[in-house]
Amino acid sequence: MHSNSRFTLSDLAKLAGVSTSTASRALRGNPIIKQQTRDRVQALALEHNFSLNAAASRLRTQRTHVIAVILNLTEHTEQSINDPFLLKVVGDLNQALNERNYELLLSNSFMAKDDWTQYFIKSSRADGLIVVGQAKSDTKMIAAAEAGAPIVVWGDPHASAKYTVVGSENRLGAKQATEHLIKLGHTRPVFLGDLEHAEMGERYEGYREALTEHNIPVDENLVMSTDLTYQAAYDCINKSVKTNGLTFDGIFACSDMVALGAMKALKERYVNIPGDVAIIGFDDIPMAEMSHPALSSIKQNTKLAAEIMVTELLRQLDGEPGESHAVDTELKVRHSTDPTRT
Amino acid sequence: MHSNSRFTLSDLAKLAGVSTSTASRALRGNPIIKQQTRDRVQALALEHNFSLNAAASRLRTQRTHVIAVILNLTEHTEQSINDPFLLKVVGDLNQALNERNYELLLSNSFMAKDDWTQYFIKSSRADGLIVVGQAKSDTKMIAAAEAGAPIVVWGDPHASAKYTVVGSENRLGAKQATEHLIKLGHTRPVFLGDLEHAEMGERYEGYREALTEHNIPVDENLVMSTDLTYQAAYDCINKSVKTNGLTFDGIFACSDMVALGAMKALKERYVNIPGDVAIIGFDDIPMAEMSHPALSSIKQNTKLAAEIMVTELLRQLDGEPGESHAVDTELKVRHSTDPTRT
DNA sequence: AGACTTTTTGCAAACGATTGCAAATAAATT
DNA sequence: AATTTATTTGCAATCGTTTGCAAAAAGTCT
Repeated sequence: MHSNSRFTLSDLAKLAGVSTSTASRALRGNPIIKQQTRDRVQALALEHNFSLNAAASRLRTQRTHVIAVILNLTEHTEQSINDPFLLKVVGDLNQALNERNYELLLSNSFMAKDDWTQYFIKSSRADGLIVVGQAKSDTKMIAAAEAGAPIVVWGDPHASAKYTVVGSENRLGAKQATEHLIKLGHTRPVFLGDLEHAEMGERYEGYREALTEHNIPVDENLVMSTDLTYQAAYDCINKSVKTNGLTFDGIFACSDMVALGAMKALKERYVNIPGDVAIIGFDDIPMAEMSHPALSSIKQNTKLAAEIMVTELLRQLDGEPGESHAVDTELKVRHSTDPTRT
Repeated sequence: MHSNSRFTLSDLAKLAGVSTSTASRALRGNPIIKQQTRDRVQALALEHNFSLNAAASRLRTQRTHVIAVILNLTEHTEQSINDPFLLKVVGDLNQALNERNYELLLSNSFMAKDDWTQYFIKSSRADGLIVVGQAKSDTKMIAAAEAGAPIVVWGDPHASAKYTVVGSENRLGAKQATEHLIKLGHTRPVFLGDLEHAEMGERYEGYREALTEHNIPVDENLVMSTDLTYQAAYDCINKSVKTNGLTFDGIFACSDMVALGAMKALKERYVNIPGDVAIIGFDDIPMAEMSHPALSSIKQNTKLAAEIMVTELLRQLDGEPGESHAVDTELKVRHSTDPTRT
């Protein structure tokens, strides 16, 4: 039977027989307060399941201990909320933030007001911003960074550094993937993705690098552009095979969703995978190992990346300058490229 | 060049030549303020990109306009963060909340302090709770509800009503699925899932109902228990077929992840789907139509459900009593049960 | 015991919005 | 013109913490 009205710090203080100021300091473990008093107050707080009023505390300290995570989605495309990869990142961020005693306010670029700095930071809703997905335009991110908002973006870490970026070694990962195809004897691999997208552009570079290093000329006909969705990729490969026949013997897809779409199109035409065409994706979403054949992929280490993003952000909160980071990727070989695997 | 120090309501008021109280009321569109003044203040606010300090506002009004969404995960199981279904629900909730001008504070049962009411509500972090996943134990939910916290849970809507629950018509959906199998001539369908889980129990009931209504005796050997993960389901079906052979001609799986695991096990043994064994899942995650063969499923209308959950929660915030709701499911027929479909 | 440190506590002023109530202004009525 | 009524605004208290500074208590040293 809890008492109905709120149980405030001053109530707690009264119980402990000290002033609210002492109680406040005691709770925070301020060494200026005698150890004995600290213990007593903290015990009492625990016993009565007391917790500070966050609103009051935030007002007074001008710190919220909240980070806004903004899913940056492109207007019309459906990559969106359904992309398991983006959501995985959110999950990992949640974990990383909680471990540092921060909370996660979830938002997305459709919903959030335009001026992120004003809405989130200046209005004391959050202390900093983490943006997931660089998408195609980064004007809002630049604006936020220029207005002095602590901000970290998931994206291409080698892009211009107007703000702090954390992301995978996209170029190297793509190179790794393409080389994998080449080594298995697939000398005409398709690049399937969206070149306008910053991270995907990097992956394209990696693809080219791998080819040229192995003395394979880049055939522009094998560079296929598609939206980053399952359906778009399916349509793209479907159409290509229908009109031109099988002009390739491998596919490096910019994301697993895209790879799976391509795979479906091929399976419907009874193309043997990996015999006739080997496929490798990017992201290593859980679905990858469930598909049949299981999809090879380049794994992005989102857990590590999330931790780095949080570390970087907190550093900015302490006034230190931000620094971009690239996280290594890992090749996951499965049946879709190598028939000896499951 | 924004001014550095904070731009507060009283600054805005000064600009408009009124008192802060008038400015406050004007911003909120209070009709007690002359229309003309309201317009002027609002225009000025827009022009200077002003927004209220949330912390101060929350402290004063004791309302946060934030809802905490708690992912309720079971200790060891890996259903967890990776389950695309749970994350889809979060996405839909985010949308629904934002439309009503509420924000979403993401949390999960591992991270959140034990006393949800105290931590989220009494401490002014959020106005209400939405819990995703009833899991196996609901003590925390009951505690929160009894402490008077506004709370809505995603789960089995026909379960005991200590708190408001919104969820799918699990029994009917399962019945629909099982009947679908029966009508296609599969008279020995497996029930594959986890009976301890509230929602899954309901689905089991639906499975039984369908069988008995079609005069098919329930064979306990066909009721297989497994954790709700891809891997566990794979192992389960694998083992069953290995030790007992193909004792069934259909599978109703409690979730798509489970169905996909089962499907993989069967494909590896060259069982024809849907010829020898037809498979249908539950949830209709995006992956369902990507699998090969595409997976039939019972679609849960998460978008609608999310809207109902939010509506119910806001109603509770207005002091009205909560009411549980069941949302209809929809049968999605694909190739894994019907060879005439893609 | 008195003077001087050092430790430990409490007073009171913020933080920035909201709101009951009273005051000022304008409009309507006698 | 004086009074009443309706409209529009402002004063000042309040929400619950935190924190600079001063006061009180305890401990040291002549």
